[in-house]
Amino acid sequence: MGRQPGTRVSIVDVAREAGVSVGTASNVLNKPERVAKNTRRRVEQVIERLGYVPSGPARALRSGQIRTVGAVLLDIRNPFYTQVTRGIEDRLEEDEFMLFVGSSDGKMERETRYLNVLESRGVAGMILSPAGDQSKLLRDIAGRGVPIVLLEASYPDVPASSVLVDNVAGGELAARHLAEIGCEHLLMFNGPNSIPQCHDRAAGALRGWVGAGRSEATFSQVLLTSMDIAGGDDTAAPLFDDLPAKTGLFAVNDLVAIGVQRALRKRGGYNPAAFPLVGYDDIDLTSVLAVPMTTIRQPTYDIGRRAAELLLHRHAHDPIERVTLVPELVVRESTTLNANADRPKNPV
Amino acid sequence: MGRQPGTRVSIVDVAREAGVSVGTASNVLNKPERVAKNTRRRVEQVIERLGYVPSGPARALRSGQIRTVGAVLLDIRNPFYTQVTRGIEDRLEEDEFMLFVGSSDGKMERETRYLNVLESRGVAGMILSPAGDQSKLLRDIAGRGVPIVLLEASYPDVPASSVLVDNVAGGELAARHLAEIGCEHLLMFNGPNSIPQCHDRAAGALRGWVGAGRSEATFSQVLLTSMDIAGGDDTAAPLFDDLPAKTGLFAVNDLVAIGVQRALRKRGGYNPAAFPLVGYDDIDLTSVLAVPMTTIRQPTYDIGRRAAELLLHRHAHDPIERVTLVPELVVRESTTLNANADRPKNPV
DNA sequence: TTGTACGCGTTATCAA
DNA sequence: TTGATAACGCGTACAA
Repeated sequence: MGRQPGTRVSIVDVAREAGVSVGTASNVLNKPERVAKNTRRRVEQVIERLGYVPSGPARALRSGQIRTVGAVLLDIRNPFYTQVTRGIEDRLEEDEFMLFVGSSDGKMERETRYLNVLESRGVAGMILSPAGDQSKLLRDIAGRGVPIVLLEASYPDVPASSVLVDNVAGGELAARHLAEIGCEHLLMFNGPNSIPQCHDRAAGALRGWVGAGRSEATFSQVLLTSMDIAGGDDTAAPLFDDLPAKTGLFAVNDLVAIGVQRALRKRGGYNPAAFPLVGYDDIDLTSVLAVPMTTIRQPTYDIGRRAAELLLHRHAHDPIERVTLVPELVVRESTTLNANADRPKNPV
Repeated sequence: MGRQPGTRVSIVDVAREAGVSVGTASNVLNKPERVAKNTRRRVEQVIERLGYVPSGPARALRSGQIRTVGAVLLDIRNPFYTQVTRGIEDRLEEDEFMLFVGSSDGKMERETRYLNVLESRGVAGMILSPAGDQSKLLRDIAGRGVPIVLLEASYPDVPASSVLVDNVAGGELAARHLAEIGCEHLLMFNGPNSIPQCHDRAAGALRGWVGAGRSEATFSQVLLTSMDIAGGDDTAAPLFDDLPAKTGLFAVNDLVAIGVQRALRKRGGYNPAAFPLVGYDDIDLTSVLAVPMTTIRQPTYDIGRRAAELLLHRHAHDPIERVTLVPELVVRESTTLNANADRPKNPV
């Protein structure tokens, strides 16, 4: 590991070989118009012949500018974040920035490590969907002049922009929908309260549930072992036998919801009418499931684009902006199949 | 964008504030045992107070070492690569390396850009699943001493290690299976031949097909518009009416296969017996589909880990290694439901 | 144990 | 138009 010593060719080598000064050689790359055509061609040929590649670190050191931003996301394997990432990447690319991505897996320790590494790398900005309350660390980092954009979070004492999707509203939509189709109990599969999305969606769900005339006592939550398919499956599996009739299920994200479906299925036959299920995110795959899933749609790709945009185009006078996007209920078969159909009409 | 000038505190500031020399301050961070306990504590406090963060670029420049590797993958949104990425990341983390990830989307131009940027960033190594023949560029890069690990590819004239999964064998497994369950025609949904995986899987499929006693004339391919769900759907949709009876379907990856399923479904009812379907990869989701999919399993996570391992632990005498992993046929309902069942028994 | 001074590869400034 | 030279922030001989 590590490159062979002495192998690397620097701008000094180029200059020497081309019989010009380093300054001129540098100008050929950065301000070509300032150097005579002949000289330029000569230098360019040498660059080609020697296979010279400018050193990013040296450039960064000298100019303080490194066209790179870092993103630390909750779970890079979740299609939701993959999609967000793509949005970020596409927007950054337009300005010729690169992206560092890290996945915190919901672990603050891991997240902290990433943030520190990113700062020391000298990234031009950071995008973060926090796994917990990072306000202290973020305040420090922001204080040192690093622009920060928060995804689905916002700390009053941290000078950072945010892209928010109203999670409370989303939770509310889900709960109301379940109430409207006749559920009398609501069970939410949720992640730790320290994750803002989890907290807010639950709060919204409770509000929506009560708002629809249900009692708080009929609302309950289970804590997931992990916020993915396996987590949904494992957590849900042992639960079904004890569930009261007319229980609606609400999963904090689609992956979990798919896991819950899987658990139901393994239990032998899955009748969506018996356990109406609402997911969250509207990832691509929800529509190809056997029972396409009702879910709360988020404008995934846009979240990423807006975040990158906020980072790239900060208004000098008011660098802190807040963008709030709106979630949307998408009704599919997991909450609409009627009770006496024990299987979907068109499976796949 | 970009940090405020003059704001950044350097090791000089720390030294001055602590009343020591820069050398000592530096030693506190890098060789703490060499500095007296008192001095060390004093310096550490100043570091804390000033919020000093060492400059990565400066370190990299000085030491030539940047604990970062870059990966350029075919499609970061494909769960297959997400899983590979995770394998890479986990292994790297054990040695405290970070990862740059880029998605080429199968476009050589995009890939080239990434490779160049990565090299100029001075990464300690690169992991690449090539979108096309990059041997020229790679030979140059490797020639400059950058260790390279190829995923699912290997160029005779490029000094790089490889992690391969035998795609020919995988294609063969798929075709033989389809032949064995009685298919008399084989239609493969494939990506461009320039992508090694596509080429090899098709070659293997043809070999398996012929090996199972079928004629070459009954084997055909369609070129996908894109290698994802949408691509499978769009490409497959207009095809079904003209397909001969007993046609087996083989998709170059699971995402495409899911798209094909979707197309079949939209066409009105999907009878797997009429169009047996085999995917490739065995991503997580294949098992939660309405009709769980027969597929060729690859040791995804391991591919990533092994690649990172190859990069980190290069044998001095023989830095080029080749690891070949073996794919495996996983039979599920998309090729086993018998012909008179017009729907799966346990939809979900 | 601590301090000094140099060099890593660039870019920017200023003279020539 | 080109050349010489001083930074950028850090690590590390080497000297003290």
